[in-house]
Amino acid sequence: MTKSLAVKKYPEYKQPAFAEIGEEVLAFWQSQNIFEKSVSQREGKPTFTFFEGPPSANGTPGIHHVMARTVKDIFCRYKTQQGYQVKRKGGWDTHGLPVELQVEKELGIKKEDIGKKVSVDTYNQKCRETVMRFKDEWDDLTQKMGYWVDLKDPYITFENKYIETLWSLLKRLYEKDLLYKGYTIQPYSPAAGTGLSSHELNQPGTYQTVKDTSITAMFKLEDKEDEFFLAWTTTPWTLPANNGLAIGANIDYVKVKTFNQYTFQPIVVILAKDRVSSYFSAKAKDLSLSDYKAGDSLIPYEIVDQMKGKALEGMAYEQLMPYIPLPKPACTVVIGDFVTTEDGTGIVHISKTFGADDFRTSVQYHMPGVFVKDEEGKDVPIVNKQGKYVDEITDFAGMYVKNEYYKPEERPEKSLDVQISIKLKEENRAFRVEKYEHSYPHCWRTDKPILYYPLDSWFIKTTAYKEQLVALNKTIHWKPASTGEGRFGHWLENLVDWNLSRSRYWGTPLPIWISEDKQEQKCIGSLAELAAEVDKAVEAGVMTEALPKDFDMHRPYVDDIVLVSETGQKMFREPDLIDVWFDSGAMPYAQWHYPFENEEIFKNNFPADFIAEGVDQTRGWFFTLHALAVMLHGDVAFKNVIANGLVLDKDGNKMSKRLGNAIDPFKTIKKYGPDATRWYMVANANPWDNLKFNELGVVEVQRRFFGTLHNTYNFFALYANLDGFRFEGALIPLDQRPESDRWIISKLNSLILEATEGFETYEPTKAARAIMDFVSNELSNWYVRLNRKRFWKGVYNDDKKAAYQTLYTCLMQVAKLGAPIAPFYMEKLYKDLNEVTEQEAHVSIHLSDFPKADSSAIFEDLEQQMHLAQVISSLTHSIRKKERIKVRQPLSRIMVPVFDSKTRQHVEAIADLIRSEVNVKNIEFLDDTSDILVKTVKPNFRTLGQKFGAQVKNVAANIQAWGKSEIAEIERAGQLEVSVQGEKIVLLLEDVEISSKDIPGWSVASEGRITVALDIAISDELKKEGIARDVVNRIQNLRKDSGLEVQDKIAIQVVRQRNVIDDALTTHASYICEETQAKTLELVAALENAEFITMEDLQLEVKITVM
RNA sequence: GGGCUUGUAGCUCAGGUGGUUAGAGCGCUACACUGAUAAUGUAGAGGUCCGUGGUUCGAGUCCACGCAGGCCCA
Repeated sequence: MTKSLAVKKYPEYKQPAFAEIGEEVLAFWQSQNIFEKSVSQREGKPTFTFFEGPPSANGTPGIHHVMARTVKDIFCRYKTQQGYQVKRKGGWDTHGLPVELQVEKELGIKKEDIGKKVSVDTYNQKCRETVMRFKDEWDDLTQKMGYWVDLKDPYITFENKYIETLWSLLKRLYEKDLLYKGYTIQPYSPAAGTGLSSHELNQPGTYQTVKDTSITAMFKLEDKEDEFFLAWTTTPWTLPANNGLAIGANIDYVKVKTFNQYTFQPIVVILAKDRVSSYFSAKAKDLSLSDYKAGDSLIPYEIVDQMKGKALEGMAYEQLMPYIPLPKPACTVVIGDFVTTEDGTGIVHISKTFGADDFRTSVQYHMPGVFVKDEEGKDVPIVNKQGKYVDEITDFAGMYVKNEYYKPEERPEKSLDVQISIKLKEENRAFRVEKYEHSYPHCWRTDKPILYYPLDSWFIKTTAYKEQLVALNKTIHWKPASTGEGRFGHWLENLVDWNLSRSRYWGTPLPIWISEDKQEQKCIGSLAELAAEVDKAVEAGVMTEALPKDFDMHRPYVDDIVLVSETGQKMFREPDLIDVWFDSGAMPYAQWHYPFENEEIFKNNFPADFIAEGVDQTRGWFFTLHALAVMLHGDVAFKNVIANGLVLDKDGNKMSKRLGNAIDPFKTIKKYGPDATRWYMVANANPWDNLKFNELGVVEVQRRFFGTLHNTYNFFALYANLDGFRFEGALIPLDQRPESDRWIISKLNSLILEATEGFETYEPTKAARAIMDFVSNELSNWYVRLNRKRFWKGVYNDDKKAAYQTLYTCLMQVAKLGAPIAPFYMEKLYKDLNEVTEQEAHVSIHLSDFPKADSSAIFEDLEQQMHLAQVISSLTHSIRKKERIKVRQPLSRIMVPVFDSKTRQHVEAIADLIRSEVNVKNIEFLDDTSDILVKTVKPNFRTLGQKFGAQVKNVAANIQAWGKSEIAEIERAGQLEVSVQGEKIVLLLEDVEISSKDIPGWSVASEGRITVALDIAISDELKKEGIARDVVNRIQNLRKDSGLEVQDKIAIQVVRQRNVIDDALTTHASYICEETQAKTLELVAALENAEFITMEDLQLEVKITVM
C-alpha cells in the first residue's frame, strides 16, 4: 500500500490561462448545476429580489451588455453568499418597432403592404421568428460571461400568458378611470396617411433643407387702434388656427413706432428688444417719423416703450383670421418656457392643433383651439387627414397646406402660404414676408414634408398620481443619486400623461372594444372574459364561432373579434397597440402570469430589492416599473437601482458596428477570460460613469491583479506542497503568531469591512479597488516578500505553520470577497485550496458564505506601525539612491527622530524588518536630549484659521520666523505668547506642527512627520561585507548561467589579488559558501578558463566547479 | 433649447465637512533583487487641477458665468 496516492497536492501552474479557466469552471458549474444549487440551498431563507430587464434578441449582444450584466450579477451573487435566496428569472422583450422594421426589410415590403402583399398572418409569424433569431448567441454570452440568470424558464412578452396579465392590468387601470382617449400632436405624413414615430423621424435623410414662405404677422391689440404684436412663423397655413401668443417672462420687449412697408400705414409694433436690429435697418435709425413718405425704402422707427414679458401676460388681441371665431381666453398673451430671441420676434404664434408646445401651453392656460365638427360631430382640426383645408376656411377651402402634396400637374402657382401672405398684406396684417431656408422633417417613405398634427391616442392618466410618484421616488436608493433626483425626479415633477397608443401590428393589442356609435366601451381583462363576450356575440349573431382554445391574442386575430354591446350594437376593437414599455414595465406581474396564478411567488418577490439597467432606461423601464407599481399598488417597484453609463471606445467615442470600433464581447472573453473582462469594467470606473473601454486596461488587470494573486497562490502552493501543509491540526491563536501575521490578518479584516460596505451600498468599484489594493500592495508586495524565508527555511515548525495558515486564510478570504466580481477564477482558487485542506464542505465557492469581519482581529496600532516601517524603508531607499549607494552595500545605521514614546515603540517593534529591508545594521533614535537635532516648526492653518481669521497670514509669518528658543518654549510650556501687528496673542502647541527635517552632517529625507537620517560612512568592515555580497551575487549569476540546479554543490576558486577583495573573501568565506551552496572557497595564484567578473571598480577571476 | 453628467500627470482614475509639498496604477527613465525569477521590488522625472470672475486670511474643493465631451428629452 502506497501512502503517497492519498496525498493531495495544491495544483501549481506557471502560466495561468484565464480563458481556459473560464471554460473549465463553466463546465464544472453546468455539470454540477451549481447555479441551481446556489438558489435551492437557500430555500426558506430571506429572499433578495432581482428583476431582469428583458433584452431583445433581434440583435446581437455587445460589450455594453457584458457591463450591464456584470453589475446585475455581482449583487445577486453577493447576496447569495450573504445567505439570501436570489431567484433570477430571465426574460425576452419581443415586441416593438425594430422587429417590425427588420421583418419588413426582409420581406421587402412597406407598412401599407401588410394585409395586401403579405397577410398579417404571415407577417405576425415572421415577427415571432425574427425576434428570437439571436437567442442562442445571447444564451451563449450569458453563460460565457458567467451571468447567472434562469434561462430555462424565461418570460417572453409575446406569449399569451404574458399578454393576458397586461390586459388584466390595463383593465384595472380602466376601472380606476385612468385610461382615456384623447389626442396628441405627433409627426404625421398626410401623403402616407400615417403617424411617424420618433424613430422613423431619426432615419437619415428625413431632415431636408427647404425654402418656405415665412410671415411676420401682426396681431392687433384689443382696444388699441394701431398697436400690434409681431409673431413670426414658417408655416403660415397654421395662422387661421392661431389661438394664442407666447412670450418669455424675462425677455425685454419694446414698443416701436413705425410704418407698414406694404400699406405704408403708421403702426406701433411690439417685439423683443434683442430682435429689433433684425427687423429695422440701422440706417433708418436717425430718420424722423415725420419725414416718412409712402414708398420710401428706408422706414424710420422709434422705440417708445420697454417692458418685461411678464407685463404683457394676459393681454388680449383680435383673432388674426377669424374663420372660426374663438371665445376668450383664446387670443391672449401667455408665458411659454420655449420662447427665445434667437430668431423671429420673441413672440411665438401658438396653434393648439399643430404643435406640441402649443398644445401643452394651450391646455395649461385653458385656451380653446380652433376646431370644426366632422360628420360624427367630433372636433377635428382645420386641416383634414389628406392635408387639405376644411370647407370652413372659406377663402382657401380644399387647398393642400403644402404645395408638395399636389400632383405636379395640379400644383397651383401660388402656394397656400403665399396666398395667405397676400391676403394678410392687403389687410395690413403682414409686417414682413420672406422666403426662409431651414431644415424640415420629411416622411421617409413618401419624401413629402410632414405635419405636426393631432392624432387620436389612448392615455394612462399618470398625472393623477404625480404626487405619489414623486414622493415614493424619494424612497428609492438611486445610484447615482443625481439620476434619481435630477434626471428622473425633475422629469416626474413635469409629468404628462402616458401616451399608450402605437399604430402598429406587432405588439400587445389594446383590449378595448367600442360600439359603432362610439357611445359604449368594453375593456377586456382576461381570456376567459373575452371568451364569455364572444359567446354573447355568437348568441347575438355577430360572431359565428366561440373563441378557439389556442387563440393568438395578436393582430390580426384579435381584430376579427366583434363583440356586442349592452344595447345590441356591434363593437370593434380600437386598432391601437400599446407602448412596448408597458410590456416591460409590467414584468413584475406578467413574468409570473399574476394575478391568474403564482400569487405566493409574486407576493414574495415584489417589490424588487435591486435592479440595474442603462441610464437611457430612466424614462423607459425605470419609469414604467415605477408608474405601474405606484398606480396599482401604491408602492415602489424597486428599492435600489443602478443606472449604468455607456461603454464607449478607448477614445471616448460611441461604439458602432458601422464605424468598426465596436468591441466583440465573445472575442474579448475568449482572449482575456471572463474574469479580467468583468473586473476591468467594474474596477476602472463607477458603473454609472461612462466607461472608455480599452483592451490594454483588461491586460493590465489580468497581469497586475490576477497575475499577482496567482503568483501569490503559486508561491504558497510550491512550499505548502513541499511541507505537506494541509491545514491540519488547530489554528494557531493570533497572539502566538508573529507580528507580520497579525498585521496582514488585521489588514484582511479591515478589507472585509471595506468590501462588505462597498457591496452593501452598491459601490462595486470601491469593493474591487480595495481587494486589488490588498492583494498587490499588502499581501504580495509586503507580506509575502518579507516573509519568504519563513516558507522555505528550516523545519516545519509552528512559525512556519503560522505562515501557511496566515497566507492560506488570506487567499481563501480574498477568493470569497472577489467571487461576485470574478466568479470563475475565484472558484478555481477556492477549489484548489479547499480540495486539499477540506476545510469546507462546499463543492463551490458560490455555495459558501461571504466572510464576516472579526473586529477583534483588527489592530489599528499594528497597521499604523507597519505603515511606519514602509515609510521608513522607502525614505532610506530614497537616500541611498540620492547618495548612489546600492542596497547590497551594508551601512551601519539610520537615525530616526522621535518625540513620543509610542512612535519609538512602534519603530522598535519593526526594527528587524526595516534592517533587512534596507540593509543597515542598526536603528538609532534621536530624542529631545540629543543636541544634534534641529527642529522646525510649521503653522497649523486649520486651527489658526478658526482662531485668527484674517490675521492668519501674519501669525503664520511669525511662527515661521521662530528659532530654537521659541520652539523649546512652546514645547515646554504648551503655549507661547507672541506679538503680531502690535497685538499680543497666545499660541498653543496644537497651533503648530514641530518636526525635524534636517540633521547637520547627515543625509536626510522626510515625508510628513517622519524623518530618516542615514549614516553613509562605509567602514572597512562594511566595505568587505559589501564585497562579499557582491561576490555572492556574481557567483549566483554564474551558477544560473551555467544551468546549475538549486541543490548542486560547487567549489569556488578565486585568483588572489592581495587587496581588499582577498580580505573580504577570507573574512566572509563561510557566508559566501552558505549562500552559494559551495563546499569550498580557495584563493589561488592563477586559474585556467576563469570567468572575469567586475564589481564597480573591482575585478576578479573566478572559477566554479560542480562537485 | 431644457434636465442630468464628466473635465485632476502621456493614459485610466482617487482626492469627507475649504487648510499651504494634489495622490495611485499603467507608461517612461534609472536601479535593486536573483530560493515567487517569462516573477518581484525601489527611486526619479512628469500637473496652469478645462477657462474666467467671485466668496474667503486661504479654493482642486464653495458660488456665478462660460468652454469642451456625453446621455436623455424637446
